[in-house]
Amino acid sequence: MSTVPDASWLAERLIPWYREHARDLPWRRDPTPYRVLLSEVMLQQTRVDTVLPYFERFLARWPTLEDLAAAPDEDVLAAWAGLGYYSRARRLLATARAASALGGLPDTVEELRALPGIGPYTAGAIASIAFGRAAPLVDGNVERVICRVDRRTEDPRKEGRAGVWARVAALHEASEPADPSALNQGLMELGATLCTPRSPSCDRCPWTECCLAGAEAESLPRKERKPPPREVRLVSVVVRGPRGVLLVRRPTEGLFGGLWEPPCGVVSDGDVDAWGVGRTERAGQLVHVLTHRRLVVDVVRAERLDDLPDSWCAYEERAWVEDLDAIAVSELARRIIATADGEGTRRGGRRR
DNA sequence: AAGCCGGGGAT
DNA sequence: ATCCCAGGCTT
Repeated sequence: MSTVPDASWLAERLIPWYREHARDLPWRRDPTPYRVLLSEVMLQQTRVDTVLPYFERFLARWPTLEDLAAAPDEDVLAAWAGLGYYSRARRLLATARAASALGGLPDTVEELRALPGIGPYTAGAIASIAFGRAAPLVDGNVERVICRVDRRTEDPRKEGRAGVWARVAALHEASEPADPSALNQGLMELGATLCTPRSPSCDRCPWTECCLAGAEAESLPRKERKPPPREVRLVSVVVRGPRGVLLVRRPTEGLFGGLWEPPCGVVSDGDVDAWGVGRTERAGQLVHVLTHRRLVVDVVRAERLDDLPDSWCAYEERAWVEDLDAIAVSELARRIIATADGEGTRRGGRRR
């Protein structure tokens, strides 16, 4: 039975490595509580390169926690458009408002966890990075790094979860001199830049001499395979008028919650011509893949829109929109509109 | 414990 | 095609 690598050795190797190799990221230059909160929420399930422009845009528009707390929901959701997981935008606002009412973000994991929108990861991130507290933190990168260095074979999302958190906590306890921010960010940086899911760069890793995974690194961590997304067939009706395109607002909860889009419904009984839309013309089809669903959308141009089938989403508001950047519009909705405009179905139509 | 929630880059 | 990313909330 082999023992796991020594915690103090790991910490003492990782922290200097991080200080030398840390990428120069905007939220690292001045890690105030607000900047850390903003970056961490944006980075949930989202890559650094995707977040960068959003982070700068948010910070320019709402420079302080209080500014964000005072912002209308609509403005924040519109600024979030394209980042995905839109409930994050509402949670971020809830966090900002609750923290602002307290006079600022608290500096302990317990108090942070009590705020809406702050889970175990984000609480650890703010406590360690913004306040220098020795709080553990586990994200996808840390899971991978820890499972490999210890050769842990349990699923880190299930039975192995507690062990990974305990191991990171042990690293903090063993780290001397302590630098909780560098330790946590070093774990994540290692996972993001060297200890990658495939083709890890073990030759450059500060832990390579003691890593128990060795040549098996690529097979760790062992996670359960997720089922392929379920296919959903939709039809979307794009109506152009003198004041722009007709958009409707989705319910606050659920998929694309609170966002605007051309009326879009699950195909049930076929012909849209039956539903008070005037002359229609099929513009094309696009496929939009999400984590849990594969959306196949038939895009139809129509002359007007008198009413909607009851089977469609319960839309409450309508608006004629000319500037898609001024309102909360998903990438899917942009692609639908682009398809109706004859721009094909390629991605990447967003530019600000 | 399991399901839900976007979008995109890397391989 | 497949994986998975600086996760949290609801049921």
